[in-house]
Amino acid sequence: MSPETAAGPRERYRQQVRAEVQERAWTQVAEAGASALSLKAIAKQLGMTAPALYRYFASRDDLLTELIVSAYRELAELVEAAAYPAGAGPAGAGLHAIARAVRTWALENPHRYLLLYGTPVPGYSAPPEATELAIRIFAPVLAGFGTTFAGPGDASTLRPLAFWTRMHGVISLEVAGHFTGMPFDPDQLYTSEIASVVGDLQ
Amino acid sequence: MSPETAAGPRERYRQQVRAEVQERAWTQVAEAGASALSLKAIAKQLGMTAPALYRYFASRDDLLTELIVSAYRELAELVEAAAYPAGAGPAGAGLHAIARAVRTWALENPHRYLLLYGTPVPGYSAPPEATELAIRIFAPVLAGFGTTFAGPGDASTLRPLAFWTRMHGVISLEVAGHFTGMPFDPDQLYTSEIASVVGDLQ
DNA sequence: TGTACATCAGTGAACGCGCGTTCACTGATGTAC
DNA sequence: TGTACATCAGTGAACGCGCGTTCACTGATGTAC
Repeated sequence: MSPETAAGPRERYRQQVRAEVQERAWTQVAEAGASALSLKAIAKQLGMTAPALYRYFASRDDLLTELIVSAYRELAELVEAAAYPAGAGPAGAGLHAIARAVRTWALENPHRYLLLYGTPVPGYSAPPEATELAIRIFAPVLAGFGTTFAGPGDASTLRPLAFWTRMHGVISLEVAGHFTGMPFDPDQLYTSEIASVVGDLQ
Repeated sequence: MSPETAAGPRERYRQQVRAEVQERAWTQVAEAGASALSLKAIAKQLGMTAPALYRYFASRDDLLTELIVSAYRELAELVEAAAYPAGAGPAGAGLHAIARAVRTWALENPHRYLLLYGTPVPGYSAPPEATELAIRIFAPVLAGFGTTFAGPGDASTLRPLAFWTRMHGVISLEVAGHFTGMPFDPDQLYTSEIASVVGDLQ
């Protein structure tokens, strides 16, 4: 038995309610944006009163933080799984896999993606853990290009950064709806952009 | 005398109040985000009561629409001015000028930029005029590459699109603060990215 | 130049609504003997 | 197995706050004769 399943029924119930609250919270973020995230509304949807939620989350911002951190974590695990399929070889193919994994995730979870990489939530500052996860997500890209951060002016980091910005350039405009009605295939553009920066590496 | 200056004092006062309201509105968008845009708060800042603002704007969303459209218009004029300096020659140099103009504008007006290209304001749908302006902004880029929209699968639009997405990839991550603390120079990355797609065109 | 009238900016009260958060409390559930 | 106790989820009332929008109204400004 893992520690989770070994926990008492009270603790298990706790985790279940927490999960339900977060699920509703995501729906809210999707429908009305992160700044409209409301504990009272979530409580109502769950058939509870608002003060009850304070047993599970210290505050509204605390809940938002958990959403952000869990989205980062989800993406980090996704990227790592794509980059290192079974402890396999390092560079090259991993980058294409990362690119595909990130775009698929972003299109399936546009609001998760926008919460992480879109307009910052005003008045909210991300916890250090979020920054650490952002770095962790980028690490496999650096590794894929066989480099590390060396310092300003280091030209070897330019390509991993370009990989990252080309990826986000296509994805963010697509997810924000700026391609709707335009006569071209975003997927083709994305593939071509990724190939242009990974290119002769493999 | 232009028609504007020929208008009566009442109309001139009207335009001045409208401009003041919009100015405060931009400050609000910057400080608390577009979804926190509040007529009551603006009225208070201006030393007026909220109902007075309904003489100038039909509703809150109407004001937001004017902000968005005016930002698009500002950017459109900027891009056109960069692309066609004095009715000069067509391609090549114009693209670098566009890229520089857009980035400068975005860094000087991060909230205007994010309002146009960041996370869509939930529950708000842009008017047709905004879409028209977005197309108008992109037109000089197409012209710079000597192409037009021909239809899906037309490979000739891939480069202008790549120009656009590489531009936004760097700018949007930079403006959203995702580069802070990272040991590299975004300007260098941007220049390199633009060169990579304009490249041998000139 | 003077008067009567129309226009319109702005007020103040009110509507119904939603928010985060606190507090004292009830009542069910789990735990220790 | 049974009882006493501790734990803790959830309630209901209340706090002070802000929102968009409407309405009837006052009073200043501009306009026409």
